[in-house]
Amino acid sequence: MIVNKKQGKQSNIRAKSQEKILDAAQQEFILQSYKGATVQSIADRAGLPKANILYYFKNKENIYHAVLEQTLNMWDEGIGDIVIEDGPKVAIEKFIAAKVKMSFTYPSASKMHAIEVIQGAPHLKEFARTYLRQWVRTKAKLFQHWIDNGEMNDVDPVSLIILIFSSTQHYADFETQILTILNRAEYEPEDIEHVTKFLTDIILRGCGLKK
Amino acid sequence: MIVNKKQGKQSNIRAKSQEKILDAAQQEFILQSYKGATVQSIADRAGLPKANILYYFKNKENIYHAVLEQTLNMWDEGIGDIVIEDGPKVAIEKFIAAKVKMSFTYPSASKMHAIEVIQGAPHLKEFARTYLRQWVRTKAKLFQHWIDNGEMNDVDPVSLIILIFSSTQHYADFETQILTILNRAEYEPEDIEHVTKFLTDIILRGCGLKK
DNA sequence: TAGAAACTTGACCAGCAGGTCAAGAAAGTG
DNA sequence: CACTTTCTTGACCTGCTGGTCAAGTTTCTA
Repeated sequence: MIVNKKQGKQSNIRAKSQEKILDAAQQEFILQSYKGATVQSIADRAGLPKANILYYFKNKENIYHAVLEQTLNMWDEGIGDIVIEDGPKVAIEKFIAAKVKMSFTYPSASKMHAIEVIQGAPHLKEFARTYLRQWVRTKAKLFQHWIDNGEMNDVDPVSLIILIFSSTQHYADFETQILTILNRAEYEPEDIEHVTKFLTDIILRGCGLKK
Repeated sequence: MIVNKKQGKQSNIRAKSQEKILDAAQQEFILQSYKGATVQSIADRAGLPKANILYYFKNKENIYHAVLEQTLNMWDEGIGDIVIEDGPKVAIEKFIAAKVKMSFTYPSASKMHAIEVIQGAPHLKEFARTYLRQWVRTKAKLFQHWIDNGEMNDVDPVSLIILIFSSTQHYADFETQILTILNRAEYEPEDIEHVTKFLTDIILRGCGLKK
């Protein structure tokens, strides 16, 4: 874990500094990528001297790992959960709503993840191979169950999950491009609602869950 | 343009070398990002000495621009075109098919573009502001026309276009992750068909274009 | 076939990035 | 209030990177 276990309640100096560093590092890693983000640039953004950064994290690689871990935890917490009792309609609604909300609320987490994956996921292979693959399979089985039960159209469950991933994350990862196309400066709260409604509508109907 | 206009039919040495360099550079820029891709690594991948790379392209920035331009041209050629005579059903089918095919055939082009956009699109702002925005608006108007004509459901045309972009590109950009989830080594030709069919089915039905 | 143009390449250089270090300042503790 | 631990930081070092150069080789062309 990131937080030093040796700390009790005392000395939040460490925690405070680490948080500042990780926030700054995340931005730099997104904007400049791993090699382009220098320890100095992270230091400048965090408002600390370079040597101080290296005091808290032995080296740049460690900073990167910490940022990535933080990102994955956020993904894990934000994804929500769907259970068999939900039924396909509620499950899809919950799933889309959770992912859209996360994309608009923490776009940086999604961007970090995206850059990693596009570049071949050198640090995420293990996460994908174990955790994510299992997650997708478990949820796919749920959908398959509902399909077998005649509760929704016979669509490929894995493709459906991928569709929900892609269409929701896109608003985080491609934020810049979408805003440019729309000729807007930044997202507004209503956008979350609008996108959620649009995607839910299309996908539910696409699955035969809406007349 | 990339190709030196001064060349007639003679001397394809230049063309051959430039192509090798651009291919190598594209891979390096994807795998290592701009700063991480060194002229030496591009040279090694291209099988040429470093000084030779700098002979054909004055500096690293120029290589990057050339790769990006090539990428955008590919996007432009591969996107296909839809016209009012198509009607909504054929238009969506053509659009999805073209983008899926491109994603599976030239994933590198999509990845280059994605990295650029995620990092704030420093080199693509102009392209998006003029060309892409116009493209989306023109196509959105087509869909709006069909909606007003009662030929399809009343969905937001811009969101629809974004949905098609995101769900198709995802197979190129997140190739690594999808293959890992599926526990496969690489895509196979049938995948193009399968994904095209799946997305077309869901989205057509989502738009009320399929019983 | 001779001279010009295009190409090739090893050697070199200046600047910057990651990382170390040691000396000192602050904070915690008994 | 001693003294230990944690924190802070400027100075420094080494290796690598983008880019230059000039001497040579190959290809083109008249």
